[in-house]
Amino acid sequence: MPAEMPPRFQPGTIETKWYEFWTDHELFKAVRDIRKKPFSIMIPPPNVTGVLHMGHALNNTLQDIVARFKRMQGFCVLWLPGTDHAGIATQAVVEKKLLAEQKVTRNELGREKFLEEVWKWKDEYGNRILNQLKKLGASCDWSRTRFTMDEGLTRAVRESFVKLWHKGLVYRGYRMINWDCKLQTAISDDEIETTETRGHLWYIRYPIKDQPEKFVVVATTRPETMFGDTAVAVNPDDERFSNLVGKHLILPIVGREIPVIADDSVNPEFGTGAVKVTPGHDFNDYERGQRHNLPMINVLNKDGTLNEQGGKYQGIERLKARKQLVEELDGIGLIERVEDYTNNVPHSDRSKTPVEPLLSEQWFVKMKELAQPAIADVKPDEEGKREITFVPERWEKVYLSWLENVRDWCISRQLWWGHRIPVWYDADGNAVALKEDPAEGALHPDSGKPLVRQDDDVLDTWASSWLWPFSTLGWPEKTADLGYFYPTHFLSTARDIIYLWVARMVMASHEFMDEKPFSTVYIHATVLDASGQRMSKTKGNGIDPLVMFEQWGVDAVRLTLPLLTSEGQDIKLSESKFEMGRNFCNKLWNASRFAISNLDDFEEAIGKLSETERAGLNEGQVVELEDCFIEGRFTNAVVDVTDALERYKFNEAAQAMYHFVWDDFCDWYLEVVKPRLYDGKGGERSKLRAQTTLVRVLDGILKMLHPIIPFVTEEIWQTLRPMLAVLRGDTPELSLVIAQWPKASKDRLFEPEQKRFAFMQDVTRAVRNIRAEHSLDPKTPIEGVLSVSDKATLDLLGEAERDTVCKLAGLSSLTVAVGAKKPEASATVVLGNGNEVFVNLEGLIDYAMELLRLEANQAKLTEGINKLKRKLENLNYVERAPKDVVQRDRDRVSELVTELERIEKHIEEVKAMAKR
RNA sequence: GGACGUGUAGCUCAAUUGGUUAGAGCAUCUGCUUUACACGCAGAGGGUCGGGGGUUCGAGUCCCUCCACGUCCA
Repeated sequence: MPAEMPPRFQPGTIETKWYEFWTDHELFKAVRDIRKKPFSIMIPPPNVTGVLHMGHALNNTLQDIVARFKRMQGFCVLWLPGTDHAGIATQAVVEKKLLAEQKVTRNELGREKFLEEVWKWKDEYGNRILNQLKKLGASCDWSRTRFTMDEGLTRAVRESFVKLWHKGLVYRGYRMINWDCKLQTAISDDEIETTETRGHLWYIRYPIKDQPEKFVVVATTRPETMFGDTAVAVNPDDERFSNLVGKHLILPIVGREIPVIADDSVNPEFGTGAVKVTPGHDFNDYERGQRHNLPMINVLNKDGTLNEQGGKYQGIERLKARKQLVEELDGIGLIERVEDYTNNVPHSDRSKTPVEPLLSEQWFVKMKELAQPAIADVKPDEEGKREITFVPERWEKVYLSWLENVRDWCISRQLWWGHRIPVWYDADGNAVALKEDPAEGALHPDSGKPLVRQDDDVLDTWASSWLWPFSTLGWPEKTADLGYFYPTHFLSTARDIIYLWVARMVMASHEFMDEKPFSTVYIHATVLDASGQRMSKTKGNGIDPLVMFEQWGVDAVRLTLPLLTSEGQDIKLSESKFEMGRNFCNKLWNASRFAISNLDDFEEAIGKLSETERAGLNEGQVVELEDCFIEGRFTNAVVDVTDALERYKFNEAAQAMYHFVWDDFCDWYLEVVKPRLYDGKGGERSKLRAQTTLVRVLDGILKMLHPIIPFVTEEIWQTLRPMLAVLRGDTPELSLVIAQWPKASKDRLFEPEQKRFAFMQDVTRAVRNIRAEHSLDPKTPIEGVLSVSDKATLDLLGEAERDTVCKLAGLSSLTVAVGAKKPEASATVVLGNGNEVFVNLEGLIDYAMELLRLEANQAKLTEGINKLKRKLENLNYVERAPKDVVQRDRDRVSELVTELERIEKHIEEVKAMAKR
């Protein structure tokens, strides 16, 4: 027993040990090799402020599985890591820190000083999440780590902006945008989430001009915007108001005269049927305003307080102003009534505060044109083929529906942290976009006037991350990396950034690279808590992967997640689920511990062989049934796992490995092989063949498991490595990371042997069942009799296999014969095919129990037979169903009937015996 | 309102193109300090596949409808 292998797998220290080993030897480094096929994955760059959460853990485990799998298959794998600068989030973090530590605001510090502080922060904390990915075991090429604000990527952003500018695809406009009052920046349509919010619907009386005692009542959820009202609208078909259209109302408090207009867009069912029109603060009203040439009045300051248009409410925050205004209106009798009202209020994804539609000058990207090739890539052609495939497929619908209804993208942000918009203005405000900062005194190329200032705003972070797949490889330079690794192959990401990121990357790739950025988009499951709710900081229901690593081991976490991830289904996760992964790792550990501890004399024994004999063993020559069985089952497992991983069915792959290792290898093979290892069963040569099979199969298992559980497999494999060297007669690879993925060849399925083994399993299980149901002490020696129907079946079990059955089922002897006689006081299992297992229970038998067993069996069989018989009595079925299906049922029914007859015979015999 | 998804054992989930008696893990029950592992071994119980209708020789699987839940979009 190797002293270094304790009886329980202890994950802790080996994780850092092997990770350092891998990186010290640069095993994750993607070295371009013309003889190899490239396989590239671009990590979805986490926010530089980010901390690893379960979603990251899942997503990056899956990417790592793919990366490690492909690497072992012989691809030149590049998994490129990095972070994005997360404009809003990072700026907010640093502002908060400065305020807390230095009591200074960003404006007090000034732009330049503040940015210095942000860079300082980035240098100090920016690698946190990348280090956490290393803990996870991520096999990224760290030498290629990129950051969206680094020099190269900044150049890429400029290049792309200037190119779009020249094509007229980026433009500046005074438009209605979404304004985040807390962060004081514009945000794009895709950064809004509508939240059902409980509020009120206020019915406000707007007096009719020259008829001060008469009113039009309008209903609104946002009374404070009335300072910007420039009309009241009704539906043209609404007879209640037909005589009012064209007349004027007096806007309360303000006193402004506003017209009553008719517009189709007004829903007569809502409120009173008359709505106030505030073109400066509502997307619908903006359009109404344009149709009717209404003035647009802005009533808000950037910070969400009312401006001078609000009169005495100037400077008061919008929600406070709302309250006070309603009180005032009520005081002068202009509130008719108030209803409770729940509506969808747009909130900023970032600050979670209500977003205000606001008119402002911003930069936009025209999207319609860019969207076309991105649509074409994903839409199936006539043959159903696609350039880019979504896995699971249904997400392509989400992607397409967004692109087909895409709106222009507001890319300017009123922030300091980010790529400053590369546009300069002359004194007249003429703009020009430039790749390089202009020299002092440079002139505007068109106006010829000196450029006096740069645009103050920065770009949306997505305007740099949409270039990620190629900017990280050196674009706009035509680098060798781009030539070799691009387009990339696999992208794994969360569904909520299909629009924000995935679609935009495809657009950008076509625009700037003239091809697609990747061929497969894998949308991973969402990790939910045990009750099915999204994990979130505010709810506090998150499970911290780093704590889980500590508690269960990284491998346990890495295995559990894919075990739970069936295609496209979300994961309901609780901490105890990781037990599954931990238990498996421990099982593997102990199986390996057992195997390795039985290899003490392996080297010596191999040394005595001729070179041919050694080579034969190394190639997997097998004699014993169980060796054939496990080699065959292993081949099956390799086929299944390889196929599953190639189709990105992580759950299938994990399940297949799990069951092969646990059921076939541990529960059966190891148990069967024990006597050969330490009881000398079969002699020296047999022992050596068993050891060889152990080494070969364990080696294969560790390779197959390595992509999912890299640490424990490497730890074991390095212990096994010397034996492997002895067997192979060469120097094995330095590490599993670069070992070769197991090959499955059809001539190593051992199907006849698998069948024989299965028969042996059936006999064993039959005896075990009898033993357990008769509550026999495991030590009580009992005799078994196996009655088989013919010579062929008799030959299925050789002497060695009979011994095995005895050992595994605790039999003192097993007699096998065609039509063997049943001992008088015995318990029976009918196996089918005319084979029966008897266990002689002379003096031990509980007839009542035995009767119960047999009758339960009888009932089951009867039910099955009846079902089948009903089917076969149906002429339509017999005539129309495929012949082989019908034949199978016929065979089955006669089989079951035979079994039933035998059971019934035994029932009679037991009854007779019981009477004696 | 629209789109998509989900509903199978107490719980979490599987089940190829429709075709043997619907399978795992956890939990439960019964044994077991068997010299790899109690994070284990052996054995067992547990399901009218959300309801209804239809297509079919045959439906967990296809179609319609209803119910419940979830996500996204408006």
